Amino acid sequence: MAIEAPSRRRRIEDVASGLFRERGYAATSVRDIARALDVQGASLYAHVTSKEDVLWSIVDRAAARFEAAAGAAERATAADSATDRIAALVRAHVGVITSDPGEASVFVHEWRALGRERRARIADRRDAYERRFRDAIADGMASGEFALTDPAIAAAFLLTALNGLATWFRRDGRLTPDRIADHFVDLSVRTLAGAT
Amino acid sequence: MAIEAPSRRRRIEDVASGLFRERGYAATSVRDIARALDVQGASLYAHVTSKEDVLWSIVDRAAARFEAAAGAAERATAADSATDRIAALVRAHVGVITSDPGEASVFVHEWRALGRERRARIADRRDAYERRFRDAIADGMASGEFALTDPAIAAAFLLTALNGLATWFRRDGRLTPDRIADHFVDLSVRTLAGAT
DNA sequence: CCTACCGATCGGTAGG
DNA sequence: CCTACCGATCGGTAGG
Repeated sequence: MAIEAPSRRRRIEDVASGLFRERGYAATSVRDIARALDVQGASLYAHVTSKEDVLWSIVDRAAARFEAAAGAAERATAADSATDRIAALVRAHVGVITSDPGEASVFVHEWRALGRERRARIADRRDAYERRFRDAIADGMASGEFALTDPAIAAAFLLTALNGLATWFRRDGRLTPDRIADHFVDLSVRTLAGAT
Repeated sequence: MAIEAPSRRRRIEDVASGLFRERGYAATSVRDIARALDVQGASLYAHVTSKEDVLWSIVDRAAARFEAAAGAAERATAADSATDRIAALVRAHVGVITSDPGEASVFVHEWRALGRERRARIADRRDAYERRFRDAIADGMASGEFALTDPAIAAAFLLTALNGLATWFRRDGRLTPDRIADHFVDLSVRTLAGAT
């Protein structure tokens, strides 16, 4: 079975997320995106209704992928081990980033360019996502698995550390996505673990 | 002795770094900066030669502050404790961010908007700065203070975690800069520490 | 998917 | 620090 060709709309979004990652949304013009696809700027408007609409599609899909991966990670983990739960959440997060670093980077950095309403919706979803980490950290503190700390600070510390990967990851880099995930899981678990 | 009034040029840079932090460099117009200072857009050009020149001043000063703080932290720390050295580097880094989160945020996120030459110079300085962390991590691994890991990965992980503070820190937030520094030092040292 | 075009806004200059 | 203005570029539309 052949791999289905991505739709024109999807190819526009893929090219756009690469450019948005490199230069930022505001510094990327519609004509920059068109040039990368070898068409005229105005031609894109046969497929998209606005530049912000392209940004929204990328951000919304990235958010959905992070949510789905985290949900699956939590369902696959025993409820009684906060360490396992954090490890699974970290591995899922790293997987989403390395499978499409452009999309992930745009989600992390460019969602502020969205209009009021969409920005507010994404802020809520980001908060709900971060809550998974806060809750796992609080549970681990309660069970004695983790050192005592401020769960909100620790979750923000951890998540920004993970998100940094969206900036520096290169497919042709020194380490494979799996090896990077192993390192990130180790570092994350140690960040929280109590003295043994 | 009265506090010296900041120069007009400096006030422009301070307002600009706040706006660049909130919206990004590309999404902030010269007229946005002027409006925040209650003058006409063209009036700014009596004090600055270009928009990029303002960005450069902010980024260059931030870089110098990070470098000075890290240098002082290393000089004040015994050479034989990698743990103490990392703790001092982290505390210095957090101090630079909380003392001027706008400037720090622009340094972290907006340096890509600089022209080729300046961007390359900043990339070098960022690398030299990150090397302080890599070296301290490698020393701690060699002495047995730190768990075995990849120093480049661990340094990137740690520095992006620290830099996240530039995005979410608010002067009127729940925790004082000192308390945040305490948490960040604890989290950072645990991230690296070997099992006791 | 193209050519031709729109009004708005951009960074920046001239001249006072 | 202001008014007046510049050419270039922006996101987007009309009509084919």
